[in-house]
Amino acid sequence: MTTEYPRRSERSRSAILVATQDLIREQPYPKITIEGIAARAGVGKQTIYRWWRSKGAVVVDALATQNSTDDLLPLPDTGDLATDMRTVLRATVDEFTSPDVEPLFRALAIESLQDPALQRQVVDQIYRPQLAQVDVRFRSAQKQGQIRSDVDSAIAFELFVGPIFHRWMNGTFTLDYAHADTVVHLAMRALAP
Amino acid sequence: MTTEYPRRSERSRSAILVATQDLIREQPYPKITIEGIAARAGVGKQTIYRWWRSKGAVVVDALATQNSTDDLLPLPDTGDLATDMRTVLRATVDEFTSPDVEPLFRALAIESLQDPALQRQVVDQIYRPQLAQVDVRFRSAQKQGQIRSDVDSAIAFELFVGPIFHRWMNGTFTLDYAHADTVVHLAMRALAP
Amino acid sequence: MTTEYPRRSERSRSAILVATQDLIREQPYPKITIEGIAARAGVGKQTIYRWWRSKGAVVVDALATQNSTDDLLPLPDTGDLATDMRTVLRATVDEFTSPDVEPLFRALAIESLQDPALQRQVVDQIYRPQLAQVDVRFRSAQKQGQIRSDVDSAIAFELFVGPIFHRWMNGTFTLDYAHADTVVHLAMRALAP
Amino acid sequence: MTTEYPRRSERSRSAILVATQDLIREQPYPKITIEGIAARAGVGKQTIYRWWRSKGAVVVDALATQNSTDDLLPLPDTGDLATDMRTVLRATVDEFTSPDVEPLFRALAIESLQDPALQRQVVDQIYRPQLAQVDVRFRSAQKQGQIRSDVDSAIAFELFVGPIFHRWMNGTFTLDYAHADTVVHLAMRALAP
DNA sequence: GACTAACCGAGACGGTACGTCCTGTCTTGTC
DNA sequence: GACAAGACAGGACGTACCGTCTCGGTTAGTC
Repeated sequence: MTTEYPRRSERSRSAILVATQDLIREQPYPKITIEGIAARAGVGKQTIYRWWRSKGAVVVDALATQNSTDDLLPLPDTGDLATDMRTVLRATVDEFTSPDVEPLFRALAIESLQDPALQRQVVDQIYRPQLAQVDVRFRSAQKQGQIRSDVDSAIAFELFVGPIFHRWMNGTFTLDYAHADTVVHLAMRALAP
Repeated sequence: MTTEYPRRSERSRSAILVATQDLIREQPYPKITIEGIAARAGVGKQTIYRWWRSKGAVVVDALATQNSTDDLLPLPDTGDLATDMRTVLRATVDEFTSPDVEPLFRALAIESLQDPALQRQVVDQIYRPQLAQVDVRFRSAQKQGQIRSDVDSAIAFELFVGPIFHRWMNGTFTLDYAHADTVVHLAMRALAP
Repeated sequence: MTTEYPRRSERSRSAILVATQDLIREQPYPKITIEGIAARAGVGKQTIYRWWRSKGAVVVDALATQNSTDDLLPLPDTGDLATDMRTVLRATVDEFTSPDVEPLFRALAIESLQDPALQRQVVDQIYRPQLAQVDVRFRSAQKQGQIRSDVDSAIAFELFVGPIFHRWMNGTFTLDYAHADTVVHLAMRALAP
Repeated sequence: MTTEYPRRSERSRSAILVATQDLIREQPYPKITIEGIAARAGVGKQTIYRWWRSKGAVVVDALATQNSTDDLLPLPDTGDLATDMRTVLRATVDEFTSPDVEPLFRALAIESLQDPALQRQVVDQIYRPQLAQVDVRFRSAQKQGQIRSDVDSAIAFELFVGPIFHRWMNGTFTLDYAHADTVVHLAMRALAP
């Protein structure tokens, strides 16, 4: 029965995260400031600095909060990996397309490119858990002979996600379900036994 | 054949680009400032603002300049696409690993994530020309029956580059030749006729 | 009896005023900058802009501060107006001659010539109080029949101060006690009953 | 038959002076810049720097030019000094009141307070000639027994001009003919034999 | 009548200071 | 002791001018 943050105001904490999410959605990222977040949240600046190391840390928390509520990637298991990956990549396309979520991802990318510590945090808190789930699903598919057994889960996952991610980050071409399906189709061929 | 910048000082222009490249290599990107670049280049701030819209625009130019001198991606054609793509992806790994080039890519990514106009510029000036070359190589491979004909060059290219790019940007796993070879191997399977 | 500036740092305030006085004495006025004052005072620029509207406003405050400490013009009353005015004008000559005070007056003149609001402030905070004292002394002299009663105090005072001031501002001729005495002598003749 | 400025463009010279006068009248003095003058005169900056040492020097020239056309102070001689000085001081009040001339005087004062060399120039080119004329008039009045003979012309002149000048520069009270007449009346009493 | 030097407009250049904005720390008084 | 509020030292921003420096294009006076 530990009280981790004895007297931390939950009211302030969530106000800050909500304000951050809202601001990131409303305006270009370079315009977002700690002062702006504090003002929007009706909070003193010090309250932010007391609990987070930097603006990036707040952004990570803001995204983590949102994703935990949305229960990120339940990773379906219909028995057919292609079908499941189609579902997953389509959801990813939805996120990269949504005006609600995409700006948060963008903010996260910007911050983690600038701060190695933050990047590690993002990988540990967001990417690894996701990969762990995927790993489970891939092993089950391997057992069923749907994909080869000599390919690492991480690489296999990147084969699906990499092309989508590249397209999003560079804004080279449109992201839609058709594209997601094509990528799944090709990746499945690559992994075919 | 008009003089595009009637009286622009070439001396200043190149001093600014070199200073930018040097600074990006020497210190974390968030510490780089226009004032710092101006001071390092021995140039007035106004001279930067006169010819570039933002720090990001200078960074794009700095990278473009370096790449044009290095003559980016000669795209080999040995007759075997797998061999050629292995060469290309290994070179890409080299760049993402080099302390000389990687920081520039990182800076470019940060800036283009923050400024849509800049992103478009990066795509047009850096990505598209590269893709055009790749397209030619892929078509020739298609004619020789090395890969399927019903896959778009852009998607095919992303299949190779996407996984590498994802790994670099998120810093999830190490980037080396072995990994590049694996990706090529898998992508070639995906594209096999 | 409220606290007018709730949390203003007295340390910064006086450091700024002292730095301003020092700088004005040390170098020609056009070389004095807000940045220079801030640096000398060990203060952020914003702290100056927070409490003063312009460099001129700081200068006015700097002079006012100095004069209030020096207790400007005690205005003697020996019973003989000529004697007293001689004392006053000699003191004025001292100020216009002193390397410590003259530069401040000069700075003040420059600023108030450029900014009507500042000029009003100078008149209200510096000139009027001085004139009020003089007015009292003149009335007492009038009761004693030393000067005419039909001359306004303001005009009478200008008769003494004007010639000195004109000579100082235009740098036409030397300022010394002999000159001050001559002016007093003539002005007293002008005001004789 | 010397050509003082062999190839100087009279067109540019007068355009610069006119532009300076116009700008000084149209806007607060601190807003006036060399670049602004050059642009208004349709002239290159270098043309200004070629012929004048500073903005102040241009201002002096601009005023001198205007005053020479207006034929500054013809100094009347009706035989009665009081009458003549009344005329002169009323004209001075007119100048200190005129929206056409006052701003130039103000500009001149600002500049000469900041630059000793300029101040000397103003005294030599503008004040001394004026004083010379006054000296002649005073001597003639002395001969006629209208004023004392033991008072220096310079001091006598300051007795008239000082109070007016002080009032103008400090903006303490209104300047009008009545005031000018009062000053003349008092100064004449001071100088009476 | 062609030559040639200085002057001209234009404006880029290396700088300096401006006044604003934000950072991360600190201080004050409230709950 | 956490909190809202906000002053503080510091530092970068993007802008405005400074005074110097080319750049071509007149424009006089000379040969």
